[in-house]
Amino acid sequence: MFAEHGYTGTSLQQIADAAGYSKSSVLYHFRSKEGLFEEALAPSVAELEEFLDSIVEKATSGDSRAQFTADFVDLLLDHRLAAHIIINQGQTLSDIPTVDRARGLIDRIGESFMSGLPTTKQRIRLGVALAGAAYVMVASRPSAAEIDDIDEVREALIDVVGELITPLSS
Amino acid sequence: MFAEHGYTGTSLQQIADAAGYSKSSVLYHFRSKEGLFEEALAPSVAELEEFLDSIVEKATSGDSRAQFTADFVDLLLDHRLAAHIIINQGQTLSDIPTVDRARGLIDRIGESFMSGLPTTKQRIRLGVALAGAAYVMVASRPSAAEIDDIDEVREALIDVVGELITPLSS
DNA sequence: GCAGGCGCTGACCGATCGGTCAGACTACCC
DNA sequence: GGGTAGTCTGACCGATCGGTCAGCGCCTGC
Repeated sequence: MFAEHGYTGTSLQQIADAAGYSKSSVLYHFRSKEGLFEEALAPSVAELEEFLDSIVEKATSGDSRAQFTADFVDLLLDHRLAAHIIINQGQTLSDIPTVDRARGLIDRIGESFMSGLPTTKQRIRLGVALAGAAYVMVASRPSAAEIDDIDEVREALIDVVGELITPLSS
Repeated sequence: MFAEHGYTGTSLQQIADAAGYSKSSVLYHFRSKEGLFEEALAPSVAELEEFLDSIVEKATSGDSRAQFTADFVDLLLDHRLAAHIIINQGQTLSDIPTVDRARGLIDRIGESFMSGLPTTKQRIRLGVALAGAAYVMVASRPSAAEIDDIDEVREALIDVVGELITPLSS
């Protein structure tokens, strides 16, 4: 619901109704709206962090870039709602700790691929790849019937993301 | 403000305060919050529509694709706030006519570049190009100091967008 | 000089926001 | 059977939401 209608556009009442409980019950299980939001986001952010740690290990080996691309696309697909929220609503929600942490992690992705000072062109390519992939995953028009051809989407994403980030090393 | 904090995240009171007027005065000039939002978005959407009409004319000539890319990136840069809103908040605001119209126009861009049934890969590439470009324009971290190197950003965007959409015709 | 319209405002409206709290209900342990 | 802990809820809170309205001052045309 946060991904679909935005954080501010989703009320606790709507969440409670969708869950079949009262608003009070929602606030019994979660300390606040922001707390609920953070708990919903935390697992995805944690996995992203874990992913990044494993990246720096493999960064030395040469052919790891193709593997990285596939892993990264899979991570995005697994956590596409969280990715959508962080990418699209990230700057809006910059005062929420978990979101800030996630945005910091995304910055780390950039750093790990750009030795020294990144050029504008490099930053643009990486930004287009990340944001574009995140957008395409969730905002692709038929929000329902996208699960069928998910393998096709995965393949296309790996292709285009790989194309966009590969020249970064040169 | 709508681009920065989202439509639902921006109140009429905040708008009035930023403008140095009272909330009543804002609602004197605009019939409602949604009316203000639509009026703010309308010029950009109209220009996008105009751009699309000129595209189909030039579609016959061969080397128009490079020109299209440059023109399109310029259009995005000129209307980057509106583009950011439509791309990032489009699905959230799907009941607002102007937004719906804009999303329809974006679909037309896709159609004009894909004869017959578009493949998933083509759709993905176009989506990544559009969404990625729109994101990178506005959400690039230092929201203030991005105006200096705007030519550099423009160049990089033309490059990457051109690369993403060019193979679509083949 | 005065009548009328325009820009603007504070007071106010009902609805909804996120959040608190006392109590009801159930289930389990002694 | 009598506490006790956990779950859930309706009533309620102050604040804020988008929006209405009567009326204010001011400028302009006659």
